[in-house]
Amino acid sequence: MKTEPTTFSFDDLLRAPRKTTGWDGVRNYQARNFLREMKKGDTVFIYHSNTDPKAVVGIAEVVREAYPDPTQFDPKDDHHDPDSSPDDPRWSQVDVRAVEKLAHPVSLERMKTARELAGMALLQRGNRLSVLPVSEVEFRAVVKMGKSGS
DNA sequence: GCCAACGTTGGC
DNA sequence: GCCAACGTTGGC
Repeated sequence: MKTEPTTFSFDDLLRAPRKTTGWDGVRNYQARNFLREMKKGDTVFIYHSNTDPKAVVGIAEVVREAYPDPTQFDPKDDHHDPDSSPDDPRWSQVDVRAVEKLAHPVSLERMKTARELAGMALLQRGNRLSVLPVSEVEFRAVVKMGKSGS
């Protein structure tokens, strides 16, 4: 899951009550569909975009499966969607809880050099989705880099 | 600041 | 249903 740290960082998640937050504001159908596929207990990476360095910075866990994102119904919210009906909410969110900060953030640059990550969704050309799948192999590889710093 | 790679909107 | 125009994301 991508986030701009100036908006909401992994440290913000660590400081949140119960280290948990509702991952709201996703307004892309593909990304939304990935959210809806998430299961309680699924592990996720938190990735900082639009920062230097861009990197996977921590691990979190899905603690609540997809439910309607309340911000879509809030006219004062940036993510308000006047076309979404409460009877059939268009946008979903999940709740995630911080599990662990990586000792060494794994930079985008670093990930690009790792053979195991050649097919990683995050690294594919032109990908702008804020929620992306990670395979088991990719997950283990990034965690390893995050712990060893190499 | 630029621009590629999208996704969305709206005229037709 | 097509597609041009426009808006956004995010890496560089």
